[in-house]
Amino acid sequence: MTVNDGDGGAGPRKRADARRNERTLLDAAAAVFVTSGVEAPVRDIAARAGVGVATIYRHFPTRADLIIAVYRHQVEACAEAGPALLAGVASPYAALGRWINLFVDFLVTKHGLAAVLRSDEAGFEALHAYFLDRLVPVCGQLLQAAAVAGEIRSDVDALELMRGVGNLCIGAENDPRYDARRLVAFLIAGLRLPR
Amino acid sequence: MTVNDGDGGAGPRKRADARRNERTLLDAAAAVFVTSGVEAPVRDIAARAGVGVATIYRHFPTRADLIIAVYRHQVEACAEAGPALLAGVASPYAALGRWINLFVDFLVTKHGLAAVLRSDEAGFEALHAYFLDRLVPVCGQLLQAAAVAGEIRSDVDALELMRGVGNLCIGAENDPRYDARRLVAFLIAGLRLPR
DNA sequence: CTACTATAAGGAACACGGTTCCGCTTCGCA
DNA sequence: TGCGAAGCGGAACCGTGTTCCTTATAGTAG
Repeated sequence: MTVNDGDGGAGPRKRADARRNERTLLDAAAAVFVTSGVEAPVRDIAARAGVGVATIYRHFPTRADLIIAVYRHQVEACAEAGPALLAGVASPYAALGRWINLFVDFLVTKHGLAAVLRSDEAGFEALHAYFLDRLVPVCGQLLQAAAVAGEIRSDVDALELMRGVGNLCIGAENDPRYDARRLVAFLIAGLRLPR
Repeated sequence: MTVNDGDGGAGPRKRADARRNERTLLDAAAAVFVTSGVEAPVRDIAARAGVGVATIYRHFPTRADLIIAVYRHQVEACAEAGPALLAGVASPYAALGRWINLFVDFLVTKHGLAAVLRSDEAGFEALHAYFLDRLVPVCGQLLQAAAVAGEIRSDVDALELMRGVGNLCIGAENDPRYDARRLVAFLIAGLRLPR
């Protein structure tokens, strides 16, 4: 799943040129993702990095691995923002709303990521797993807090909600007629208990 | 866009074998769509129909044309159900909910249709256009009625809502952990005016 | 019934993107 | 400086959409 990235992993240290190529590839992938989306042809990324295609496969066996590596920092930041919001914002419901907004902003600014996130094609399980492992618990915590506070219904499943929000973000890039944030806000509003 | 299907169109009548093949192709496509989804390989559909691949392209220049032809009846039925529900159900909001359910049921039972409906790849504009032309006005009517009745907010755009609902249906086929209907219900509930 | 022509069919050929394989290069170390 | 192993590049392979060209056939006139 995760690659032996030079220092974090267990095995023997990789060669210097290999580590250098990995950095180069990450930068190239990030750049290409911005312009052509996360489903850009492997050859394009290789060309941008000035390496052969096999080098990509050697470092990132599946596209999911590459995507995860490129966005890991931002996903971590999003995950860590959950508890912080819960602690710092007036009501759990407000914290939930803010956190969901963070997630939506992240998704809609990553061209094609939302689409690939819900793809059921083989090879994306790792992406699925990573996002869900990292974010669903955070979402669950926020949901639970809001439910305990009596602000929303208590039968909402975090996984289901995350998938729904992710789906609503599909195709939201640069289309002025489709405002994913607005729709997500409706969805979250629909969780409120009638009062 | 639409094909000269034997009788409806304007041009001179097509040859008998051509019309026969068109029927055969529609049946084959419908069958293959059920088992392999609407993105099944062209060759599979051709093989099932016992024709060459070029025959498909001759009758249905783009995949969108084929999909439209296969599901036209059901889309029409859905469109016609809108006014009927509005006339026969107690409140406009209830009619809206029922109609949305019809639409969701249609989408989730057509393997991969929701995904392709929102695809931005070239060649699917026709599909987009057909669905939206046919269904958005109906949805708009229901929304307007519910808004006039004071049941929901009045700033909801039909196109946006339809796209949101369609997105929520993506990947809902045979996945017990994801209930598109439930999420759509939350979304619709989120349109209600606070009272 | 036969001959002719426009229409349509079939399948090979092409384009394109993901994936794998193999001979060559370069690193790291003694 | 020499050597083994790790790493590299790009050609080759495979599956799928799309087009082209040759052949077959429906429809019609004689």
